Amino acid sequence: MYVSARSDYAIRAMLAIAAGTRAHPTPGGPGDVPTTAIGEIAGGAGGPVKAATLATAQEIPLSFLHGILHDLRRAGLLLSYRGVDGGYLLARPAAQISVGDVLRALSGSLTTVRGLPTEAAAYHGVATELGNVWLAVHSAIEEVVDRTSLADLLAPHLHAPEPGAVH
Amino acid sequence: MYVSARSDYAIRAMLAIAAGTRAHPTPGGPGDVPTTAIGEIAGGAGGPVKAATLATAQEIPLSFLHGILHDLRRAGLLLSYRGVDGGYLLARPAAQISVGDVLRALSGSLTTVRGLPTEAAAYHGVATELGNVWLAVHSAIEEVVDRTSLADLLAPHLHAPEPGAVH
DNA sequence: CACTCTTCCTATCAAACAAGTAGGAATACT
DNA sequence: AGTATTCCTACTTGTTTGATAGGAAGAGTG
Repeated sequence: MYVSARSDYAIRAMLAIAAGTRAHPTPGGPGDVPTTAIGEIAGGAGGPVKAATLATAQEIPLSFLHGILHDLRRAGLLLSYRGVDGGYLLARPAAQISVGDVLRALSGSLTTVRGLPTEAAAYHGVATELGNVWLAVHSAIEEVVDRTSLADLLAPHLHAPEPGAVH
Repeated sequence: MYVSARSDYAIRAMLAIAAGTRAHPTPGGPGDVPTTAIGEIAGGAGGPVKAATLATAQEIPLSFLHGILHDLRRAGLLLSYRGVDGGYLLARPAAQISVGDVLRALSGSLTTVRGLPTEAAAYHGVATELGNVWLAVHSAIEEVVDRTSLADLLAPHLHAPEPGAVH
């Protein structure tokens, strides 16, 4: 089982964006950051986060990050804005985006076997039951990544995750 | 999450070897030798299974299978014999070899993130808790593949697996 | 022992994909 | 107009996957 660099980078980038937008929680508070109409449209309190900021903060190759952010935007998880104060913003609140959502946004399917989704693999002969093993693995992974949201990872001490997930 | 072709082929090859050692065709059947089916009927004691037989039975590229069998032999899961009646044999009974054993024999670690084992990945900043997610995924996968043996997959109807494993 | 046959083993090479790089568009704000 | 940013496209590198060829080791036979 192999988690690609793309997937790892994608989640770290989403976490950094979520933390950046959360860094200014009070809409009318001490905000020297230029609050534009863009930020209000997105429903968040902070401003957009630039790709270069994400790259340096999480040590992700900038050029490689571009392609990842493109996929996340096309999947509807991110909003992008160009211009001098542009950047990326979460399309939904961090509590409503799970780790599984991010993983599925990249490769389409959460788990793949030889490039195909686990439910599409066809086995015959003595390996007939092997497909069920991959399906069981798929369900086990899904159980973990779908109940963990980006907000959970940013504030893990406030509410402990369910028993068995992260010990 | 991605299962490589190497891992998939390895388990299918191990299953074919396990089935072949259990069901060797009776030597008294001239002209009636099926070329496709292998180990379909349980019965007498079998002998080593040839690499070419595995390749055709499970549609695995023969040359690629060579490298996989080499790794399995070096990991101590297979015994190899040369000569006219040579082939491969399980080093232990099929009930004592789990799917996880086969997976670990190939890549060393069961789950990897960006090529590194999940426990070796270091995160900082807002992604600090991400490492625990990968560890939880690792445990969930381990739970499934370590309790499923090759014998379970060959005779799944005789004894149902634990609830939640393979359904 | 010499010979031969079958099979495992190894080394080399080509195609496909992921990872990372580079340069130029198009867009939005000042 | 000018600048800063996202966005798009092509390129290089390394790994995985797959194909081909040629030995090296065991088992039987004359």
